[in-house]
Amino acid sequence: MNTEINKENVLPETIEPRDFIRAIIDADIKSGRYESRVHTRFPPEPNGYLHIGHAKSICLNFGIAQEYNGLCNLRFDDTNPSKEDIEYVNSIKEDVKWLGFDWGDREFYASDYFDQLYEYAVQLIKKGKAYVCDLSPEEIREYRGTLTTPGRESPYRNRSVEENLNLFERMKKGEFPEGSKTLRARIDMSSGNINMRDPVIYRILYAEHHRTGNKWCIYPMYDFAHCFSDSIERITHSICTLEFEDHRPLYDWFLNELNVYHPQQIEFARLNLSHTVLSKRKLIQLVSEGFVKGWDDPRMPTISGLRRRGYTPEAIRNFCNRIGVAKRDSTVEIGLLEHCIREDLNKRAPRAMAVLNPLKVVIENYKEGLTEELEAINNPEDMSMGTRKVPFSRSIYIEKEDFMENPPKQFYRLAPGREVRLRYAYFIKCIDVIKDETGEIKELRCIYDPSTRGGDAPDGRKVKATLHWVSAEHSIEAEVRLYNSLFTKEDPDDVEEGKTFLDYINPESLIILNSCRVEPSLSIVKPGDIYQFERQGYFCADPDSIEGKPVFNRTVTLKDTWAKIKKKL
RNA sequence: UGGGGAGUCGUCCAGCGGCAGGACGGCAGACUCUGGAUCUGCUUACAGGGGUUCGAAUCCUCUCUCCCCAGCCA
Repeated sequence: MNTEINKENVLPETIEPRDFIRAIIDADIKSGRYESRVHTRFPPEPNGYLHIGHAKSICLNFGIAQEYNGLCNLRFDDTNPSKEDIEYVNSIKEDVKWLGFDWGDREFYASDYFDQLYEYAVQLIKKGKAYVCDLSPEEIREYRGTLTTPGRESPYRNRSVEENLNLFERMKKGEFPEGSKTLRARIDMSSGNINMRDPVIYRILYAEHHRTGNKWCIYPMYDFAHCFSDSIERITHSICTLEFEDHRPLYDWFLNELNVYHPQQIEFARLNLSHTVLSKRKLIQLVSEGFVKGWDDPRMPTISGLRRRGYTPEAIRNFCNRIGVAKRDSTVEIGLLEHCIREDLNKRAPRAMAVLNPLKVVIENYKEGLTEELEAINNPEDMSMGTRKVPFSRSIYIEKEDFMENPPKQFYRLAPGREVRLRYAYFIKCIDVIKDETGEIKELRCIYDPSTRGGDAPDGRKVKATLHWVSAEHSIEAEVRLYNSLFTKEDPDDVEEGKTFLDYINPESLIILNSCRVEPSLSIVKPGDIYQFERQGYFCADPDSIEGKPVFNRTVTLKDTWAKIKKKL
């Protein structure tokens, strides 16, 4: 018994996805570096909502901490008050929690360290490794040089330590206007790495900070704040994305100069997803310019959008595990995300019948006024979810798509003279098609076989199709929102001359269906409730639902073989 | 034409001197009261050239291609 428990504890660790970061950590643990501790951090800037790309980083950082019995801090990188807001810190906390991760009492803010950071800057000045520079932003740019030509040294580079100390203190006191002075690291203006050409480490900003209020008018830059925040928190492995690779020499430089605890920065490739955009700038634009209805619009790749769409934390975590971690730029097909949510929901979503585009069917030989309660299975994948009763009567609705007057050979749903099964009900055969003046099909007349009650024919007769349906009088009306990909292009950033990603927004990314009919068991739903509408897909009750008129978001369709065939016809 | 990275099936990830593997997709079939699910089979890849080696995706070398960096953003 003991060995079995042991196995269970050990097994998940050995089957966890391996990657180059975990390989580095394994080696560090083995060599005893960082006392064999593992302590990571997830460091979002609170200037936007988290998206699926952040989920990759969250799963990586929190996942590694869990696997190695270490810790992961949630740290807000809030060094730029002009862009950041409390609204974002709240949404970020909610999203990380919802994804299933716990940072315990380790909720930190770079702004918690402003005093310490200031002290570090003073020490750097005292070492002659930082100076106050009076160059304007434009001048700094000119002096920086270009990618291929070295920069020039600032005329203020050789100020005395005393003068620098004095000036820096006066910057802090608010004696100088915004933009008039900066504190710069004194490194190497001819470095091939532009980050090392005397980078700005403090700038003057008269902005109210969401946590420190008006205490400060100078704020540290990312490169300066981040490495020391990691150091203060005794992070072991500081995992970030590839674009920070050439900031690593600077990360190391600061920590070495001040000879403080030194975490290792490791970079991995950020997630790209086909048919969507993940840059914060573009996401903000979609929201602020009204291309979507908000950060949690179900078409958004944000965590809150995915949540409203009906995605589960389990599916997202599973997706993040499957895509792996590496250093090469890559774009994951959205199909993999869809696969993950189907896989999860197939096991847990109760089934229901919903007719999205109703076509009335009258069963002529069924007794008028009669209602039968037929038993339906809630989830064939999980019989413990039980059964429910679905009312059946003489008038029902079926899906318009499930009938064709002149069907091609591959179509085996309802057609004139053809018999099909109504799920959990009866076999019916179409005997007449009623049209209006324009030739549009208004109603079908059918007859049923009473001996097939429940869906099986005693004579062993087979039908090729089973249709979902609802009783006309018992069903209730619902609104259904069908979502398709937000962009028509696999890579929305691959734009033609003169166009932007906004020109590739899918006009059919949202299709609202207002007169859907759903089975009566769906009259009371809570936002977030998930269902599989049989033969159609997974749907999730939206917060816009009102009593008697539920609203459902389509999370994802079921795999649809017929749709594939139809395309080829 | 400076610096930093990266090139393996259509896509993503393994493989670290010994038969190139998994997942998603695609195709074909089995099964099915969801054209769902499930199951089976198949398909396709080491950027290129030289070398080292009995043996190279892996080591060396040259070349090519792609990505990132010139915010007082992160």
